Amino acid sequence: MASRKDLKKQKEKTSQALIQAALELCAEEGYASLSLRSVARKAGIAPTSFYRHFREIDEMGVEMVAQAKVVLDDFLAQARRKMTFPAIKKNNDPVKSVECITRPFAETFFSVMVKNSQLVHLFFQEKTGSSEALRDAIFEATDQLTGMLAEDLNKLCTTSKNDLGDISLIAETMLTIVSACGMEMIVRPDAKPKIITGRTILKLNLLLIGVLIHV
Amino acid sequence: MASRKDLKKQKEKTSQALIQAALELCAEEGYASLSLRSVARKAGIAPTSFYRHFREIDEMGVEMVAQAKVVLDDFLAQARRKMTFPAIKKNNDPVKSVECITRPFAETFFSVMVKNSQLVHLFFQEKTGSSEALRDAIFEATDQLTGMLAEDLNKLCTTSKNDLGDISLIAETMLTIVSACGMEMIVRPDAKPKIITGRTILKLNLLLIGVLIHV
DNA sequence: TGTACATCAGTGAACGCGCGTTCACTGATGTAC
DNA sequence: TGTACATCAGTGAACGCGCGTTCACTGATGTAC
Repeated sequence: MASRKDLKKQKEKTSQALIQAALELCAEEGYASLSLRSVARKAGIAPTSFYRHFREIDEMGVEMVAQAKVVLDDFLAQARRKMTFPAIKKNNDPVKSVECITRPFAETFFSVMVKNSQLVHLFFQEKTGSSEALRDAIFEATDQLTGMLAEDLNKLCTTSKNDLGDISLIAETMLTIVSACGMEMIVRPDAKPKIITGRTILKLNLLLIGVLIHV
Repeated sequence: MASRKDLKKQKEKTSQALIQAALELCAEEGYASLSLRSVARKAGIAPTSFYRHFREIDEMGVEMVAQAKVVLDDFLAQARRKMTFPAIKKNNDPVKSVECITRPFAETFFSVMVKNSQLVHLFFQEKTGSSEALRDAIFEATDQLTGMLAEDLNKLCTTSKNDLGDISLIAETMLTIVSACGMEMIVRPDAKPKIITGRTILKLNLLLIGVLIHV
């Protein structure tokens, strides 16, 4: 019945089941507390079968980071489509101007974060965690993300003389702010998403207003 | 020879040895990987003696957070003495103005962080970590720290109409930026402290310039 | 068409190890009378 | 001064448990000839 191709698909399914199990265990006990046996148990396979998919826990962790990266790429792609930068007329309200960037940026981030909280939490938590393999993978991914965001921001203000170094700094800070607020939201059970989103936008506004006026 | 008082001191010394051992193990393997036995072993006492000091690992963790809080209080106290807010003359360079706040703030933070990297790393890493006891302790401490910083900032600009809500938002963001940069510095072996400090100051400048002009 | 061989996801038994926790103990100190 | 008792940091043996890893195996699929 099952062809060799079907078997490949079946294996991929099991691998994904392992990752899903690992994500759920991460949410309860944290990445560092994962054990090969607990992951296999939750995924419904024998402990020894784990080795058919990953050489060790960290190899699975790196794959989880890669999947988080896909989610975050998608976040930036969505945000890119929504962010605008209306020409500044002298007496415009600068807050309204920057909110054309900050609001879609923050709202898209939180929307993506709510749908993929386990992956995204892993990504930002283990950026400074204890596994060097994960840290390296995450820093590389983060560099790419800030680079892409910097490009997007740059395109939004083609009219003015832009210092790309400055824009990189802004991109980094925007991601720092939005991820810190997102992590707080995930981890605090009494957190109100709407309030946190609002505060995040205000923080991003503070950051960008200076930039806007300065240009 | 030893009086009852000496015995109390001796016990305190052993407790601190446990915490020191735990911090070193944290730096290698992370808080979640701490085991009662490994901590006791590194501190040079029998595993069972651990119970004479703490009921469980997390009770020790909460004490470690308390010690980190003392370090961070000291950071704010030092920064408070150095931050100034020169009156803005119309044609002043706004960057120079805000740097009277951001530079001492960032430099003091990094100086304190370098001297107490293990405690401070624990504090910010476990803010969104897997131990609820630690998260709760850290969020309470963070609230106090942002409150204190907001007061300091408020005193720096008594002359202008201040919205305390806004100032809280600024204080939160300043701590977010500086801690994210500090964590990166600790965790990346090739990180150059001077470069990171410089970039951190630039990020804080971006944040404050808008506020400054807006006021 | 048939036979022998290769591939490979998944299995179950077995191993040695470090873990948290319990227990009854030691030995030094201080207190009651 | 002497005797009996309380306190308490630290100990070592013992327990049951979950862990990562090894090994030889199964059974389905595909390939060679």
